[in-house]
Amino acid sequence: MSGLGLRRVPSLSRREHVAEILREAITSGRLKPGDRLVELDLAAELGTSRAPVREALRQLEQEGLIASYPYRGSEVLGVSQDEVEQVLVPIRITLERFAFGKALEKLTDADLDALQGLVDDMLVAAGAGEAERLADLDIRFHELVITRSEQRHCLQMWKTIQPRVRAYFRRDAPAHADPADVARQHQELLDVLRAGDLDVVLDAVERHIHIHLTPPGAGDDVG
Amino acid sequence: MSGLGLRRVPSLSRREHVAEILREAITSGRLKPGDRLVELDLAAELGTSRAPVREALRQLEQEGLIASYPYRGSEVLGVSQDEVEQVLVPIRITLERFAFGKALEKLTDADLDALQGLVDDMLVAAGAGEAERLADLDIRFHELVITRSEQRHCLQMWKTIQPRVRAYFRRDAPAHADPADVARQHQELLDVLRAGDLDVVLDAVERHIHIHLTPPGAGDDVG
DNA sequence: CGACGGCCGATTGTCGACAGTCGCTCATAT
DNA sequence: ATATGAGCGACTGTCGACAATCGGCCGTCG
Repeated sequence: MSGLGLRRVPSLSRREHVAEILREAITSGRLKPGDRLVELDLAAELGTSRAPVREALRQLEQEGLIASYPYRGSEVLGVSQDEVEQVLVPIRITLERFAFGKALEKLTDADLDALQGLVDDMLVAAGAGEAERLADLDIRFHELVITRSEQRHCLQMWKTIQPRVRAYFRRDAPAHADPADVARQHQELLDVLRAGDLDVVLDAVERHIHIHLTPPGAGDDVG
Repeated sequence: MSGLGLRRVPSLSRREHVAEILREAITSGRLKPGDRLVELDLAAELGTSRAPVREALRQLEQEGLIASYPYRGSEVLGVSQDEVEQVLVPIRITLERFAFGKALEKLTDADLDALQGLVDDMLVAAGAGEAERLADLDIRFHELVITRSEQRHCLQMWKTIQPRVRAYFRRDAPAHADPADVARQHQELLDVLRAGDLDVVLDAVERHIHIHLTPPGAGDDVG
């Protein structure tokens, strides 16, 4: 009962809690590629038994953040630039084109207001130089739209891909885009959603995600 | 003891065993969308405890074959045509383009011979009208190449996507392509791999996978 | 007669203990 | 010195039991 604290479990199962904590530890870089993950140690540190820890580890393995070998434990994995550029980003484009298209008809005024709120917060975060908060808002923007698409699998796959993308940009990729630009781009995306033209939306989504890798030093933050 | 180069007899863990059985039951249609999966029943039926069953269920959940709700159990899911055409197949194309490209330089003569063997078997299976066997060979062909790409995540994601694609074509999609055509197409793919021109390979992969959904009655079998 | 609220069975979430496997160390033999 | 292999820890894989939660049943009350 120290370090990474786990207190109550109101609505989040211990398994999800553990997964969340480890995901954060890995994507932030506090746990580095090659680090070993010992179930009993994690369980003790998080104040649970091994069962939830094991299930969380399996989840992270599915997400590609760690690898585990029978009877020999788990270790944190790195993410290669090749994989991000040629696999993860194209998959994200596929998923989000589909999801944004499905969501277009379903977004309520309240949803659009919520998205606008996120973009406004992005501007604040950008101004204050709060990169982490900016990245969180970025993720929440996309996740909200995908959720509204009501495509269960799509959201699930997105959540599976996302942590690895974020781990890359947060940990392995040095350069980042101009924070103000991130906010501006999401404003554009939101404006296009408001306009409601499907083809325009799909195109905007593709360019928005693609832009992560285009220019010189490669990506900005996630999203 | 026996010859050299003996292969490990992994005697896969109970968890993998359970996952395999359930995956087969679901993709074959023996378990239908909406069917409930009770951990204790499955454990009893498979002669294990609930722990491996739970981990297997989580895996199937990640693969999108089932959904589970806290304290309320799991149920088998269906796969929509929209999702297959707009999400799963494009993702497969992304994954396989990447993997085939990476594998191109690494395929040995032995690998190419093995692939030719699979194609030959496809012809036999097609002639004998053994659709299941044909689909298995199809999967093994693709999986072998992706394995040779040595892209761990890529193979893993492919294995995650694949069962749902197969479930769709095996269970939800009525029409199938001409079996002989499946064999012929893989022969073409193999010939292109032998030729070794990257751009030609990438293009062939894309067309090969895409062809599942193009023409008249939609898809053939998987792969 | 219908709404409310507590009981009950069914099933999942979690735990602690035991068994199996792996890699390493170190004595032993060559 | 090198190779061999038994022994030893350190973990993971699996199990059976217990606790928590959900949904429906049923009696009660308005």
